[in-house]
Amino acid sequence: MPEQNVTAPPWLNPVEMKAWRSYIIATRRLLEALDSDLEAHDLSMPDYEVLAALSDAPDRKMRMSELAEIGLLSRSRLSHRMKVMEKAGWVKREACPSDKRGYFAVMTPKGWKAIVAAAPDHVESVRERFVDHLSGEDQESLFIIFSRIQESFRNENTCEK
Amino acid sequence: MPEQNVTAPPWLNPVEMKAWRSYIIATRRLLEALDSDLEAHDLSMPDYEVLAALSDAPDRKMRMSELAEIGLLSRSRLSHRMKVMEKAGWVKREACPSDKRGYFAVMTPKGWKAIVAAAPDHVESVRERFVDHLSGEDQESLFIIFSRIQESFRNENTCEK
DNA sequence: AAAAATTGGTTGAAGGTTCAACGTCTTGGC
DNA sequence: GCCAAGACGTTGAACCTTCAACCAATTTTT
Repeated sequence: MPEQNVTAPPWLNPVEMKAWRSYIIATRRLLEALDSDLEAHDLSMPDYEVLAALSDAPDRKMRMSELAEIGLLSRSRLSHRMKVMEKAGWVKREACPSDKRGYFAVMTPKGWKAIVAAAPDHVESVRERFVDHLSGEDQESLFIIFSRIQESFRNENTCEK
Repeated sequence: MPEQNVTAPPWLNPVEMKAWRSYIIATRRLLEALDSDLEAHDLSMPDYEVLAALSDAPDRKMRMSELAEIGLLSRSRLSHRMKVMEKAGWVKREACPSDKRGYFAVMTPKGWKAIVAAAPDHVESVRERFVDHLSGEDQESLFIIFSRIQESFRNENTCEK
């Protein structure tokens, strides 16, 4: 790597570097693993999250835009994904009567079955691969740390750096 | 979400859930942000990592397979990516004399320039969006936690669950 | 009340990733 | 030595994501 110059922001020191590297590497592995655990149920992570969100929603339906937002998906991506999920029979679209531009994503009984089947395994994966490696204290501190980081993104939208 | 049944692994309790949710949400945002910060230098995260790995290697060259491994990329993905990066002039391939199946990925001067230009900004991003939100103690504990998690993946290969 | 700007959502094309199949070379067993 | 098995790396097809353009409906402006 190029050497640091004095005016530029300093390189990470060894402690910072170790924290950062272990975090991203473990995270990549973790995400990969969760995805591949879900494959047994023919679901991808985004699909799972969409179904999970719908299953928590009143009437198991939700406006597309809201769904996109809580699933951290772009509108376009959700739209494409929905086409596939609709073909798989897990969801369908329903026009919104009060706003004629809008649509609801509605979970079908088949979608409900799919998530009921997948959820315990998925939770088990999360537990086995993440939660089980954390003490109670670890859980508390991770929550605090990552909430702080999340918060920093919220601020970004309002006061552009 | 479906209710828990008694024999299945239990749902996450509220503390576990908070830790998990804050972690993945913040992580997704973070990765997105880092990627978009790199766009100013016309690099994607995988491209950056490939260049960073090469810049640390002796002679700034490395066997394809080794590069794939430390970059956590599949061989195929690296291969496709290299084609693009080669076209961009950052790297080139060089046959390995001792193993005629093999190739070296070699960083070009142009590639070196690209990473020298990008690295300080990238480090700055990492700092601003991650490291700066961590106390020294936080750094230590994250390192410990995520090393443990990483370790759990290493074991997986040897003793299949 | 018309025009302009915004919002909800979809689309197609371009680019990225995965997966399985392949060719080439190396290695280990016999 | 020879043959089978494995390792290195590439390829093409299928799929997924991103990006910009778009239509239609709504809200804001004037």
